[in-house]
Amino acid sequence: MALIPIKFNDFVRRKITLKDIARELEVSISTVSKALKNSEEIGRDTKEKVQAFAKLYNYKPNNIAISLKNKYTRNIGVIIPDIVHHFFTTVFRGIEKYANSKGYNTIVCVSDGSFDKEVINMEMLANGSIDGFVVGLSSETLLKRDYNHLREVTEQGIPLVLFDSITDEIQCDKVVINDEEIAYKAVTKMINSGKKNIALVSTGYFYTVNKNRENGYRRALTDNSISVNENFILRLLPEDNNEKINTFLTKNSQIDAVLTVNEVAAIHAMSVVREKGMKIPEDISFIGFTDGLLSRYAEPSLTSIAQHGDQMGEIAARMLIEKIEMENEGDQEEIFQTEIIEATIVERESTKN
Amino acid sequence: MALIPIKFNDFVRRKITLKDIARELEVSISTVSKALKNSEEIGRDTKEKVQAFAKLYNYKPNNIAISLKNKYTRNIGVIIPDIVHHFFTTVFRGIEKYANSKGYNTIVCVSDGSFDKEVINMEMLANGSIDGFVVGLSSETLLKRDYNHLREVTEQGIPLVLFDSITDEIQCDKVVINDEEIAYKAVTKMINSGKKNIALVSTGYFYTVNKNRENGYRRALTDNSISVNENFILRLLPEDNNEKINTFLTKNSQIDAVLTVNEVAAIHAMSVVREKGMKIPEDISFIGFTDGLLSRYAEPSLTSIAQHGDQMGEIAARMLIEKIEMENEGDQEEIFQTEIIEATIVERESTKN
DNA sequence: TATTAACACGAAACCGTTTTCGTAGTTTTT
DNA sequence: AAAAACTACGAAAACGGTTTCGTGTTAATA
Repeated sequence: MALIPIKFNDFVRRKITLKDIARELEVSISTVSKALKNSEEIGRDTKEKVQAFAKLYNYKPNNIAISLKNKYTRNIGVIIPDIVHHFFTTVFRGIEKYANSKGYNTIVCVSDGSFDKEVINMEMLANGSIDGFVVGLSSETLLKRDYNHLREVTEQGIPLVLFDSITDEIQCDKVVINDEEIAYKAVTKMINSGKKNIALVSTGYFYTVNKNRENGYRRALTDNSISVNENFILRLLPEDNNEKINTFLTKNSQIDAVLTVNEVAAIHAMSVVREKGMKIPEDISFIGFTDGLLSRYAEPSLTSIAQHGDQMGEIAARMLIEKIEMENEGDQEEIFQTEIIEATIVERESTKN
Repeated sequence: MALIPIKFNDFVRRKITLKDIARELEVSISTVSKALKNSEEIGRDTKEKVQAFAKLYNYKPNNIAISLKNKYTRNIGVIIPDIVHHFFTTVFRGIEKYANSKGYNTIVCVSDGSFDKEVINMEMLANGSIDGFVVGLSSETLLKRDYNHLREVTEQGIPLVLFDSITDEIQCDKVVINDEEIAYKAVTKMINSGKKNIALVSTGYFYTVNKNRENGYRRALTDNSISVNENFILRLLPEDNNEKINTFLTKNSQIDAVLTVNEVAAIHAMSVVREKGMKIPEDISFIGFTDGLLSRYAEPSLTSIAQHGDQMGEIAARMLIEKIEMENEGDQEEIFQTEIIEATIVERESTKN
């Protein structure tokens, strides 16, 4: 008892360990560990003594040591192409929120659209730092169709959930929205309001979501006996500026409705047609994917397709954590699911019925 | 050599460890460890053998074990109030980018404006998971002025960098923008273009940034011999909707220029005055803090104050990592700095000279 | 009173590394 | 030929926990 607790007096700046407590209280480390866990093995007095001491010195177990011992980290790795992006941030918020509620932390790496960064980041994290991944694939990865890094991860037994733009080549849990269906609905809605010359402004076709959206667009037209005019489909490349939209709309002045796969294109397109003196939505109506701030505050406000990123993130996190926590209990056959989030159309001024 | 490598054949799904290599190659763990580090201690043959084997089986050291041993994690903890928020995401992007380039990963926790979450998250991470913190304080924390969690962290010797809204009560590195000066400049700019009745639309005064901005606003007016009209200052609370802006502008119809501390307020205010038939910027001009998508795509586009979140994040990360990596080398006296980022005014249609 | 069971605790292994130190065996020096 | 110096490696401690198993002491049972 009368030992000199050097470590405690002068320098507070060190976390106290089990060993410290054991030394001060002249018991063994195992006793301290058990006492703090309220183990039945330890006597009342000792437990109280240890617990009081621990509280006094604000003992908190070292996460790293626990991770090493227990083989899990309670960290999940999130790889996304971009963080300054409404949809991805909402997905991330969903992930973080759910994960946090389950006692998990999220380690985020931004791939910045680069395949290499995606690979490097995943490799970094796969070496023990995380218990599982939620990944939004980068455009470059989708373009290259090189999924070996994903395969390696799953082969190591690390659970993986893919969201948004996915690939069939990897067997894992996935969560997507009903892109085709919602695009179909959006186009149908425009048709029902009397529009006939409906354009689609899209981006990289390697994004599976864009492929699906285009399918929905096409199907809606043909289902309504409108033949698809390929000239009415614009595919923007990352290097394109908005100028392309300009010429696209000028060349095809018959267009009376536009579906875009993102907000910015829609906003820009709206400003282009307004300059031409066209009325929105009377002369031309707009629907854009992603229900962000822009849609809400644009003039006129933009009818948009809410992708419910929060929900997507939450579900991705739930699926992942379920897999993580299932891992321990027996090797039942792995079953992978693909959850589909129902997107919804948020009606605003840029369309009317 | 002819041992049966059970672990390797049937079940690939486990990361290989030093011990595994040692067993297979019939050398000691220390030899393997050293060989992989290309230590001079180990003979050529052995090194080659070990390295070849390691490459073959794709050996990667376990991060957790290294962290435990070396007392650093190469993780930095980022605590922010909100992630679906342009400014914070840009700051985060700056942090992540710099950290990543230095081999660090970022663990993000969203406090969601809640003091409790901020505290809990920091406590979670402070137990060995991270080497340092970058924190954007939540509004609740600033309101309560309770900074014990920050104090505890710094007392434990964990480096901390605060950004944006800071407090004087904690001694640590900080990075802010020149809020007062840029607000001064913005208001001055409006005065120079002939405006006399300049309003300020702000939010919680507990945000030090808002305090500074208001000071700049006041100083600019008085320096130009315009007396401050307290009625021209509107302070929005989180629970307020945009309606308040409506009545504010209606009541004070003399207002011919508005500075807002965020985009949304400016955008909304612009739509209000446009409905009244006022011309922007002739009848009333606008400048808003935060140079996000809204400013760029609004009609008319909004002159805005770019806070350079990326730069802020990068500098915060740099300061933090410097502190982290300094920790080891001798206990020189701690010197804390406050870096000031120069905000800039991005001129658009909502103002004119 | 001898036997057994319950209680309260400690020793030690383990997680996967790093790193210090010790030491056979060989080579160089004197 | 003896001493000194390398060379190439292994044993073991350490990081901070968890957990299994063993054991001395006491209390209950026969």
